[in-house]
Amino acid sequence: MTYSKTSLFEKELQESAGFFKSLAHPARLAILKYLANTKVCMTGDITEVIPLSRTTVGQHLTELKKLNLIKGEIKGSKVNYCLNNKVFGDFVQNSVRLLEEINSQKEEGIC
Amino acid sequence: MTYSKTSLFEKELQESAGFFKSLAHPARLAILKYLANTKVCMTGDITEVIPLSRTTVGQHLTELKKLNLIKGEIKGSKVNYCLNNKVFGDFVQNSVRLLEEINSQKEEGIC
DNA sequence: ATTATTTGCCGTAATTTTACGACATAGTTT
DNA sequence: AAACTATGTCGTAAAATTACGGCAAATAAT
Repeated sequence: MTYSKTSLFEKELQESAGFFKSLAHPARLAILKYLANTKVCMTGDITEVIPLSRTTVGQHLTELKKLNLIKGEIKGSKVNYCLNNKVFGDFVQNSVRLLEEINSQKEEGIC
Repeated sequence: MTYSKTSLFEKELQESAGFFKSLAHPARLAILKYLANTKVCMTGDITEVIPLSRTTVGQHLTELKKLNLIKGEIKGSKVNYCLNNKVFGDFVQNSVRLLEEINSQKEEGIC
């Protein structure tokens, strides 16, 4: 096939779509929620809270790292993770603006 | 393999993840934006604005219909689509609340 | 030094998503 | 009736996602 025509759309839509994609799995939302509460933790801690294997959790972490939503700091043989508030906040701001823009149409459609 | 462990997570996370998934493609965001502006239009109109084939646009519409984010009304041989403000608004409200909850942690993490 | 812990990397497999063409069908026009 | 328009449905194929297990490497503990 041809594939991935996402690049044909406006940059704003591409970025928001990418952000939403990273939020499109309950495991990743659970990870973000957990990190928001615990401030810092290592991969193992996260694995204990998420009902998935270590490998799969690691994959979801990679997905979140791809957009810099989380930060990781190597500490000996462990890795400490935490939310990247700046990046996450910016994404939230832009994406919520888009959603509110769509949602601002108050009057009901004809159908 | 085993597959789809999304059901192991809290309902709230499942629902928000589902909503984000439906927003995870620029084409679908473009469709929603278009519908918000034009109030009503038929599939053909959308296809002209989206750089994808009619079949693919139809598939994205089906994806949006799955969560009732849009409504379709048959009018002769045409189908008029419009946003389902009620459903869309509820999803936005719940999901934005979740994002704000994660984002509310103002102090920077340790790493 | 040996063992345990923590993580990284690789491979694999099922499932889902993305994308399209081809054909069918139901109205609309002429 | 014939031609056109709008949409639905089916099949297919590539690519991405989801989910694991296995093994290696590096640090920490005994």
